[in-house]
Amino acid sequence: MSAAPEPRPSNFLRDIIAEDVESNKHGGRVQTRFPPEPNGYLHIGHAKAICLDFGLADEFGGHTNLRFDDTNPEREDLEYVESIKNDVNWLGFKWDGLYYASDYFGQLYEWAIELIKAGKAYVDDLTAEEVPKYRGSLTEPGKNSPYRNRSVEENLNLFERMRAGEFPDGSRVLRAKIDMSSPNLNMRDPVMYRILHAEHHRTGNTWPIYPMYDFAHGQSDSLEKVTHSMCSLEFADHQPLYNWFIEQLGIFPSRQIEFDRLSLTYTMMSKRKLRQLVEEGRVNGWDDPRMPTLSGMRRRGYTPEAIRNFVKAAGVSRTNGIVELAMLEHFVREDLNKNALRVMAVLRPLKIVIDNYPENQVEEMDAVNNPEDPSAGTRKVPFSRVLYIEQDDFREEPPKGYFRLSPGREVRLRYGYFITAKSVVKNDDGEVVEVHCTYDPTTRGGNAPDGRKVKSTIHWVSAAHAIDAEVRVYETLFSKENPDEVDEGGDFTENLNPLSLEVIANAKLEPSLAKAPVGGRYQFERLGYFCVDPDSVDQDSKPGKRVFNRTVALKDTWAKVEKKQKS
RNA sequence: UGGGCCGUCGACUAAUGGUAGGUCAAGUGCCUUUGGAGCACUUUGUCUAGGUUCGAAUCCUAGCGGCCCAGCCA
Repeated sequence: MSAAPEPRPSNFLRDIIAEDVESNKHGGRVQTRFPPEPNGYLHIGHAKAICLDFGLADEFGGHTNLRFDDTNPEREDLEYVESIKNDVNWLGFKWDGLYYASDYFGQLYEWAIELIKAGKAYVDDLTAEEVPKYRGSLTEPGKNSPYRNRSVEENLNLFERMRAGEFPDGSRVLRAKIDMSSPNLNMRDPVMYRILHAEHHRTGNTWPIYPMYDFAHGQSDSLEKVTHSMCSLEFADHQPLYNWFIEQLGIFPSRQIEFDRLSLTYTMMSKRKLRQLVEEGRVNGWDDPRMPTLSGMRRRGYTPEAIRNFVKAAGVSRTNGIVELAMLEHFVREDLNKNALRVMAVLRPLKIVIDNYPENQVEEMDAVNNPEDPSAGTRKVPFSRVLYIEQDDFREEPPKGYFRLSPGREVRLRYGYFITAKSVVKNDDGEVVEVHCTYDPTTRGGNAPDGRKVKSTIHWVSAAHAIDAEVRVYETLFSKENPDEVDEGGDFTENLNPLSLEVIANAKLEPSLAKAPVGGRYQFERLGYFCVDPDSVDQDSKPGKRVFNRTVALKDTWAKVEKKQKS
């Protein structure tokens, strides 16, 4: 038997790494890192970086560190580092080393002094307002700061006093002496250190000065002997600076490689704006199931496997594309279809009375737990005279192409009997509140001995045995493909979808769900995938009451047909 | 109008000078005790104009279009 054709390395990152391994660069060693700033929760965009950093290293027998880029104490918090660790683990990855940029503050400080001594860095007294003026513009070169040519001794003295905490915030900075006329703004004497009398979540008050990203990231990579430092495209302009510090310091030459961020339709990926949604109460926290955060998706019922498959399928390049949300949902359905247990649940109950079914009889019907997985077995579902079906599954006047229950029409109750609608009971508003049916006792289990067919099978629950549940049905958080697309002077919050959350308070579930664990994922037959929300544990006052989140709806061909008929 | 990066089906992504392929979406049919799933089939693409070459999505030139950069954020 011949082996399957060798799959070609399928993206440019893998090609670069494969080439380096091939040429025995760094002895064939591969070391990567995932470097989040702990200033928010991880989102699906980070999942791409995580899959790349960990996945590629793993493919080449390499290692991956988790490193917190905690150089700005004002926005960072321990809550975020804990959530990040949790999310990386949940996604299915294990880091080799766990580091913090703040671990390197001492070393970074020494390196800054080294650069000062070499005449490559200087203390600048320009104010925060003056610095940008001296920097020039996109089209005009900058000009040197009047403090640029201070002596090494003066710079050393000033920098040591900065470190000692003698100066107020913002009064001075340490800058690299490079080239104020460089076409790359990042090379116009970039700031290396700023004065910040702020308490750091790990180093406390030991440092009144903090290194900037550019003076911390490359060196941190270098200290960890990172061979391939992958980051997103907007850092491409920083690469010359990344290399400059490494070269001036003569340290391990980590290499930065940029790739495109993941963008999704109907999804906001800016951490700043996500934080705004949380702080303004537009959503119920970072883990609101409508959020694109990993914690939100976890709560929504997305699986790590589905997210990984999606990220892999979406691929990586250097273009600025937007992936359709439908693609993510496809991989969520694909995974859940294989693994989620099937159950029957009625979201909007309509009472059905089977007039010719014995009053006090209860039958236990056999139901398949997962048609995709015979090993999942079967379960018993109670059947009785009074049932609930979905309101959508009955129409007094059925439109063309409608196969479900309507007066005189016979349909199959899943795992039950064939029933025929006979009459309806209406309320004062003329709404159908009860449907009276008859059943054919010879069709138990769903087959007619005479071989007659029905066009539709609908789900149901026994009214006497059903348990109550609250079901939260989600739509996209934003009603525009691009949430940032707003009119002049507008704000992205205008694009928030007012229908993104619908709470159904009185859904009816088959009794087996009474013991569904928090986080448990199910397919409600014909409706979609749902999972048990953590809020269910607060239901002590109402034993058996559950809260479910709709993860994603099933593909609905009838809905599509109906929509088309309307238009 | 400085510099950097990038333009392949509706979306994402392969093809590394030699058959433009895959996934999602869309559509058609089959099947079905979920109008689910599955199976089969179909539609649509190399930004434009030149050039090099036996041969160009790929290399060159010019244009056009998009994204990023002027934080003491990352």
